[in-house]
Amino acid sequence: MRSENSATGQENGRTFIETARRAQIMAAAIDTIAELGYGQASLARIAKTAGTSKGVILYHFGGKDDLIREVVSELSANGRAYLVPRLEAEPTGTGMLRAYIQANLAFIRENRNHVLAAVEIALTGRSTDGSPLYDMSIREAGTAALRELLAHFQGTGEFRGDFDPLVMALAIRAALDAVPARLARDPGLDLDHYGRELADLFQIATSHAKSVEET
Amino acid sequence: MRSENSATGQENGRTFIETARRAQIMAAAIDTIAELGYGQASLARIAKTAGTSKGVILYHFGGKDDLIREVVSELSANGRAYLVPRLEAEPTGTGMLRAYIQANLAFIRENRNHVLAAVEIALTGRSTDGSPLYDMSIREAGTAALRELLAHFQGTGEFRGDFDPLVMALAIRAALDAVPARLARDPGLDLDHYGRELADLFQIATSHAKSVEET
Amino acid sequence: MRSENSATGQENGRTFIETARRAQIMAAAIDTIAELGYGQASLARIAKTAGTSKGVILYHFGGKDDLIREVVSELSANGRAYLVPRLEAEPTGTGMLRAYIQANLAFIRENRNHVLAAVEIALTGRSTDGSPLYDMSIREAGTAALRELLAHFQGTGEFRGDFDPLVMALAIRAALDAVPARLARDPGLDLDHYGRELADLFQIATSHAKSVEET
Amino acid sequence: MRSENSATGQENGRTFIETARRAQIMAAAIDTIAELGYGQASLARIAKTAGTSKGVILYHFGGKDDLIREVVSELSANGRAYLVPRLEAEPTGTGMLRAYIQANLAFIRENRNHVLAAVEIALTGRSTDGSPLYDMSIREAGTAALRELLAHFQGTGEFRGDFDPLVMALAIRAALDAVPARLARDPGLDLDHYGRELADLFQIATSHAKSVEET
DNA sequence: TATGAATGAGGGTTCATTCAT
DNA sequence: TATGAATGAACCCTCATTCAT
Repeated sequence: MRSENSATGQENGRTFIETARRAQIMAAAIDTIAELGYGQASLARIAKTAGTSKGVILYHFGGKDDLIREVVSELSANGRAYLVPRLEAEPTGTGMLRAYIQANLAFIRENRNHVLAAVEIALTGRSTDGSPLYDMSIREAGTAALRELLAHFQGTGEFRGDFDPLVMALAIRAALDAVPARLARDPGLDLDHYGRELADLFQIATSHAKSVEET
Repeated sequence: MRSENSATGQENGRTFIETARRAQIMAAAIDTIAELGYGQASLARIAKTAGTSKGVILYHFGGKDDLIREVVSELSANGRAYLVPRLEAEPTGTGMLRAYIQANLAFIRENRNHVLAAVEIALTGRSTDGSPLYDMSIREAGTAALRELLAHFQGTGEFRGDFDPLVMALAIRAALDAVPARLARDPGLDLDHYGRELADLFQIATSHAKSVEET
Repeated sequence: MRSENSATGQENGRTFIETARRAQIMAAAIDTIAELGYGQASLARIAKTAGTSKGVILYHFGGKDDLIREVVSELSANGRAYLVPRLEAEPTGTGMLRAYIQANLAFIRENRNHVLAAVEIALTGRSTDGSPLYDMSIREAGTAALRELLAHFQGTGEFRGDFDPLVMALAIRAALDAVPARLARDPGLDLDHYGRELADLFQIATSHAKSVEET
Repeated sequence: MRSENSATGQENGRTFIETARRAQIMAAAIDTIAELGYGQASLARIAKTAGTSKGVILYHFGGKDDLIREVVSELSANGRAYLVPRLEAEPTGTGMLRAYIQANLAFIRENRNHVLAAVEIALTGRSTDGSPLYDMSIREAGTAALRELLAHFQGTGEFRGDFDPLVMALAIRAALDAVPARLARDPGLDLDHYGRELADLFQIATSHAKSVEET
């Protein structure tokens, strides 16, 4: 069975060269935003980082907003692809929770600039009309999924039943979301230690057991 | 004995009218930033919200940066004034921790837009030269102080000794700092419930006792 | 015979205090312009130097332009008052020429800032509509008077008859007018030496005698 | 072998159209400054003269300062290119001096507005930070070079040895520098006559000979 | 596909001036 | 007389975007 687009080898109607250009531009956008912040990341600067001109960017992406949205959605897809299999491999609630926290931190470490850029965008990126550029539903979905997991293991009895799984999910996500900014300020932050401590913290907070060792 | 400045009734060298205008402008800035984000909060927009012109703002404040800094420092002063006595009233670690969390949330509820604006500024406000407008040391100081409190009660034996007080402090602050943004998206958020849950969560995470009731 | 205005002791309808204020403001304007240049000498800066507010200046002078014009015309009056008697004391052309050059330089030395300010104004001061603030006729009159003097001593036969007295006058004035700017850049300039050399130069250029000593 | 940039016909990395636009804008700037003075020559006015918009100017030049500097440096290059060969053609001091004066005046006549603009800039152009836009060393260098020439012919014995060559150079330059302003006020000024008179004046002042005819 | 050129709105800021007190 | 307050125009500049090539 042949590809729909055997000439280009792409299936989304994009040429090789186009795909490459887009990737190159997105990478430039990510690095620029991560380094200078969203506010200073003008098209001109991104173009300079990419080694091209503003025109090229606007040609490949409809406008700045589209480029930004693409950056975000790519990261969110990558993140999900990274996270999901690692969670599905864990049968127990405690294991899942530790995996969730540590996979998140691992992903952050491996995608520093991209995550940093996404955080910048999430926090400050707005369209000209003031509407957020970052689709908050992405984050909401993530939090909701985590809440479901927590609630599930409350149902199985592995987790305490007397905490609100939504609040717990929010607290966990908050602790994780705070990392990129802190990492930006303090590049020497020990993510392993941070992850272990965080995992212990929330394990104790969710489990019946008194201490981590008891589990 | 009368005030030295009975004519104006002010003692900081400001006229009544000046003080009023400054307050009015700062309020407009806070509301504008809270609503549209820092990036969209141009002097023109703030002036429009305040019902004046850019010129007036620049007359009363040296420049945009000054206005922003004033907003931040006022909030930080108010926040400290609110928080400190409520903490000092608590002798036990557990009490202090609950007070810390709930006082923070109460302050957020009572100063919604102001806190929201400050968060926006902290996260995205940069001067023309790229330097942050928000004195990060304010937040660092807050986190450090919380860390000290936690460490103190680890020393007394009331708290578990086997958690890193810095990571714990960061997690607590992260959970609290996430509130304003969430509140903005979901104005119906039940802060009391959130506060109680959060307090329980971190009480369990820090104490020897297994459940909240046991304490 | 009593003064017309015995109450104030002034004859131009100005109060003591008003006269004092005007002098104070003009002094501030002169110093500010001399130090920072006309372009940087805003009303606010002048007011700050004077220790008052912009309003006061505008109250005492109709507007900025009026203040500037006053500064210029005061200097020109002072200059004339300084120069004329020193010229009238000289019977010979050569003596007059030396006196002219050296009196000019002496006046510049004794009124550095004022002269500097006037030069700044003459060169760069323009009204909003682009028209010069400096009444060029003042300078023209000075040059014309010098030309007359030169022509007069051509008539008496003391000076060579074969130079254009206007061009000579222009050259002399140019050499003198260049001094303030140079003085500003190089405060250590030896005005005595400069004056002597200049006097020699133009003495030779105007006289029949070949060298200065021959006269 | 063809030019590397045969497509544009330019070798400095500029397009035809860019070169043309730059020239057009610089011409507009020159005319505007010459007419209204530096202070009134805002980008808007220059753009209006050029028949474009501020944006275009800022697109082709990095900013106003760049434009101004370009105008100055172009003139200074042109001036030197005009002057130097005319001086080198003269073996004698007297010839050189006359050539210097008359070439300067000829250049002024042929580049009226440009010279006028440069003088305006030199006298009043300052950057936002207060630093002069005009590199004074250009003028200093010119004066110093003239001084060297004068001193040289003092050494050969052609010129009187008892004048200070620096003061003489300053006087010559002052007489020349005064021309553009005067020309602006009196467009009918006879530059040939002025040049001849000036040359005579300084020839007499520098030479041993008593009169011009004797040389 | 890609680029250089141009555009126009909006950014913060300075400034002389007006006005009420 | 004097001041603080306010005004509004003008300033230089940045930016995302459009357009012709």
